[in-house]
Amino acid sequence: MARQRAYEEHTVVAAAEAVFWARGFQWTAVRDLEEATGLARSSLYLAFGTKRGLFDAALTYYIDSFIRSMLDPLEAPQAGVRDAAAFFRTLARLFGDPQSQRGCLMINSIGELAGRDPTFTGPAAQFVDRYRAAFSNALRGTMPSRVVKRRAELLAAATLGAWLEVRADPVAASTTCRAVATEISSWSR
Amino acid sequence: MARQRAYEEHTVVAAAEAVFWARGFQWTAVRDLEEATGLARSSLYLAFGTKRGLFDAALTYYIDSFIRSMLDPLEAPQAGVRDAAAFFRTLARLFGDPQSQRGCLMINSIGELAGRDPTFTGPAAQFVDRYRAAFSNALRGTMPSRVVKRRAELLAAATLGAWLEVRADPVAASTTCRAVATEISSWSR
DNA sequence: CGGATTCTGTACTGATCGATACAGAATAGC
DNA sequence: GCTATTCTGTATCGATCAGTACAGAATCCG
Repeated sequence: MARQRAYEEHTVVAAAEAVFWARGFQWTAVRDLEEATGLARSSLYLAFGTKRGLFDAALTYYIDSFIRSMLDPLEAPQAGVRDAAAFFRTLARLFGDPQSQRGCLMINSIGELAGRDPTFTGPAAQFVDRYRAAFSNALRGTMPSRVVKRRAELLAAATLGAWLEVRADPVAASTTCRAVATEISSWSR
Repeated sequence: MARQRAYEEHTVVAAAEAVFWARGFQWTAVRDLEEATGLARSSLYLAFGTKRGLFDAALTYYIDSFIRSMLDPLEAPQAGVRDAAAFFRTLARLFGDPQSQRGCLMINSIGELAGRDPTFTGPAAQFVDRYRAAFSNALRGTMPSRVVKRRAELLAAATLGAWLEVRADPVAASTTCRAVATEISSWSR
C-alpha cells in the first residue's frame, strides 16, 4: 500500500467531541476542528467526509463512552430503586465540576437539531427512550407496573431537564438532582 | 416630524419570534427575518440595532405572552396541586399540535446560548427559577415545605425535559406529560 | 408648496463559512 | 531505487454571513 496516517482516529474523534460539546455543532467552525485535532482540513475531510460526518462520529463516541458509563448501573439486570437515586446523586456531584456547564452533548444537540434535521430526529427520540427504559428497568418490581411506567417517564424528563438546567445554573441544577434523588428514595419507603 | 413607519413594531416582533422559534437564533439568517417581517434590512437594523437585538425583543415578547399565559394559573395566589397537574395535561394536549415540535423558544435558546453567551445565562437561570417558584406556589400548604421544595424542583426539571423531548418525539412527550400529571394527582390522595 | 426630518430599498462591505483542487511528502511493493 | 498509492499542507473556491452606506421616497411643519 502507501503512506500511513499520522494520527489515530479515536484521538481525533475525542478532540472533536470536546469542541462540539463545548460549542455546539453550528457554533463550531471547521477551523476550530483543525486546531483541536491538529489535523489539516484535507485530512479531516478525507477521513470524515463532511463537518457533519465528524460530528456524527463524535456523537457516537460520546454515546458509547460517557452515556454508556452513566447508564450502565441503571441498565443492569439487578438495578433497583437505589440505583435510580444514585444516578441523580452522581449527576449532582458531577455538576460541581465547572466543566459540566457544557451540559450533555446529546441533549445539547437535541436542542440544536431535533425536529429540524430529519436524520437526527430519530436517533434523538431513541436516546430519550433509552432513558425511559433504563429507569423502568431500575424501578420494576417494587411497585405496580403502571406506577413504574409513569415514574420512569417522570425521571427521564427530569434527567433531560437537569442537563439543560446545568447549562444555565450548575449550582441550581445540582440542587435539583439532589432533590430528585430524595424524592426517589421516598418511593422505597 | 417626518415620514412615519409603515409597520407596527409588535407585528414585526411577532413575525421574528415565529422564525427564531422554528429555526433557532444561529440558524436564522437576517434574510429570513426580512422575508418573515416584510421589512427591509435597513428598517430592521434601524429599529433593533442587531440581529441579536431583534432576537431579544422576540424573546421578551415570547415570555410576556406565551410563557405568561402558561404560568398564570400556577402563579396565582389560589393555585393548588390540581393546577400543577392541569399544567401538564395542558402541555400533553398542546403537544398534539404538530406546531409544538418547535418546542419552547426560551428552552431552545437555553440549549443554544446558555453558558456560552454571558448576557443570556443570567436570564436563563431566572427563567428556570420562575418555574420552580411557580410549582412551589402551587404545591404549598398540602405537604411539608421540604417536600414542596423538592417536588417543585422535580416538576421544573420535568417541564424543561418535556419541552426538549417534544422536539424529538411529540407523541412520546405528550405521554410523558400525562404521566407526570397522574403522578402529581397521586400526591393529593 | 418648501424645507427639514425620518424611513426604506438597493447595493455593497469585509469576514467567514464549508468544502475542494492540487501539488508534494511519505510509504508500500517490486 | 523506482513506481504506485495514500496522506497532508496550502491556497482557494463560491456562497453566505451580519452589518452598513447612501440615495431617494414619504411625511410632517410651516
